[in-house]
Amino acid sequence: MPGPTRATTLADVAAAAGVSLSTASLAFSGNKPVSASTRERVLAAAAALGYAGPNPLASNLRRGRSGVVGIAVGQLSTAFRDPAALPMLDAISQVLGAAGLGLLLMGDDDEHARLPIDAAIYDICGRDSWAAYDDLVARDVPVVVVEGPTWPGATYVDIEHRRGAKALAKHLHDLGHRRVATVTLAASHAQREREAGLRDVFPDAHVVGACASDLGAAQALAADYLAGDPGVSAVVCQSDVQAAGVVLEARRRGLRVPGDLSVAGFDGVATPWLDLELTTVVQPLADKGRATAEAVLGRIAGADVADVLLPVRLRVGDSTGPA
Amino acid sequence: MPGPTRATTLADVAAAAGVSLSTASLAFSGNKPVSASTRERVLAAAAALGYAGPNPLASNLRRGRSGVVGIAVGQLSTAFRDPAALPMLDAISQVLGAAGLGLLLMGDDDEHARLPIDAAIYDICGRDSWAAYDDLVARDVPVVVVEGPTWPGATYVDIEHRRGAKALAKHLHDLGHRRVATVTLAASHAQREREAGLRDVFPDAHVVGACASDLGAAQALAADYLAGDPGVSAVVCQSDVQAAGVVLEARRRGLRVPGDLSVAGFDGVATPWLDLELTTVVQPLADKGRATAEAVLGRIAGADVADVLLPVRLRVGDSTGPA
DNA sequence: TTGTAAGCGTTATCAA
DNA sequence: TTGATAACGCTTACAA
Repeated sequence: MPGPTRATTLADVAAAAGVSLSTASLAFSGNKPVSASTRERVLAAAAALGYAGPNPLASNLRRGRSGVVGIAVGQLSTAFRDPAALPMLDAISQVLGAAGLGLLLMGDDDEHARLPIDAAIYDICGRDSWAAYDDLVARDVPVVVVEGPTWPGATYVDIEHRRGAKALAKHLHDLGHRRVATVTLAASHAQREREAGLRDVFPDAHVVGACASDLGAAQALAADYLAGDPGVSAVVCQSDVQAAGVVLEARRRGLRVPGDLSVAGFDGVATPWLDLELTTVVQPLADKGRATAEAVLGRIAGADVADVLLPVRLRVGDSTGPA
Repeated sequence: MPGPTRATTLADVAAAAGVSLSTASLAFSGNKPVSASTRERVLAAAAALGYAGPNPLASNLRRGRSGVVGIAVGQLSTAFRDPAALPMLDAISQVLGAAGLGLLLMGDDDEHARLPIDAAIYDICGRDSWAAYDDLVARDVPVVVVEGPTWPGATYVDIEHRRGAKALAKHLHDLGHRRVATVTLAASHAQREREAGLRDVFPDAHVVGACASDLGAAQALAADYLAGDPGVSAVVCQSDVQAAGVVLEARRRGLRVPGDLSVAGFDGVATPWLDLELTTVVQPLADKGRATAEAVLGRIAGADVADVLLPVRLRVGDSTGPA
């Protein structure tokens, strides 16, 4: 009865193929030319021994890379419930995947700093602090921050929050609106910038309250607010999902949108549960993801990577009208 | 001018602290007792040298573990757009995180099989095949399959698709419905089971078509179908999101739900964009996630892990009524 | 094109 | 409680 068999290693394969360890390594990695016949022999030996390729743990140590990029998104169900997060995540995953890199989910509370990552992305969290940041710096792990706070040494990918918010506010002002309210996100860099843009036009804009980019939450917030007959003619939301919640709640109370109340969003995502098109600030979600992933690749390669600021544009839909 | 300085290692710390390499290792890992004073000295030396703790790459090789669990979810934006996926993902991430394990996203197309993972979860994909599976088996990576096809050697976590679907069908039959249609998911184990449950009661149920668990997609499907005046009194969907799409489309066409058309879903998630409560089959999403994560932990520990079958229950809401 | 040899930075075994 | 030493399995100069 054979004891617990040691796993097959590249050395075993090399021996079976009658070549040296380094040649066997080259046959798998292709990092240097190997004669076709030799490679055949190595691969055949590997197949015969049931060898599934170089142990990634060993190869990682040797190369000093894990092939994994961490992404901090806060609580998963919160982050991914927002449809704006997904096209971006897709783009990141696609670009990194093409480069052979995997994506590791990091909570922002946790101990994942102990896991080996080649770089980290801080995104979606909508927070100003990240416990793991100092650890990453100490480990020399490059960090790319998306719409986040400014930390020394990180690379930034951002969008024109303030300009977009201001353009939207102007649109409402042009329509004759003078008293507007806003539903905000959690305190964060993005929220502050957008609020600044809104106040460039409506210095007195009233804050309804803050909630996540979640339809039910926005609806609940709107329910309380609208019940008080607040006397505003427009509500500016910080996401399309929030805006959808406000529209649904306004209608439930018998208000016509935009006849009695104009509602605007942010992001430019599809809102199939509404039968109108939201007036919103469209941001280039996939571009943002690609830019983020490319910044990551650059930083891993040791390059100097410039910060990125992406443009947004106002899309006028059917949810806003004359005051 | 100092050259490119080699990174500080545990050996450097040990030397600076005047202890042996193994003692320094113990001071960090706590795997064996170390006197308090010695540990102090080691930690102080580490701080002085800017040492951020043992290199995880080296530690991984030595221990033969990466501390990472892969999760295959197909295309990210598709998988995560389904609200049913999120509570489950949260639970997985929480249980694994508590055990110090990270979660690596694996597309089902990609080369992530080369990344070092201690176990893999196959979930949400709604597919029958997975290119990476053979690789994982060859590497002896344990696999936990959620609602998926049966592969030799994997551990299964599943729910009572068929029983739930049948209970729902009975409910409709009791209400007098005789001609029903169903919106299906992609061909998959879950879909086949649920369809079987439906056909236990309605052998002739008509298939409207298949789509992802996506509101817009279901709405489009329903638009075509309802335009043809199909003469059914109930539509059974395979997710609550699909059901919401059908409800919205039915109303758009002037049909009352459930007066003119009964609509049922599956999952039991919140549907804030509807003002009625769906009749649905509630599945224990968080339990499913926890069971999955615990199966993963068991398999990593080398234990024999039993398959898990979780119960579902019918929840009668306001979206179904007499035929 | 192939072989030799030197690590990569830990952790675990064993003895002191 | 601490210390010496041997792996873990691979990649890459360098030499042939």
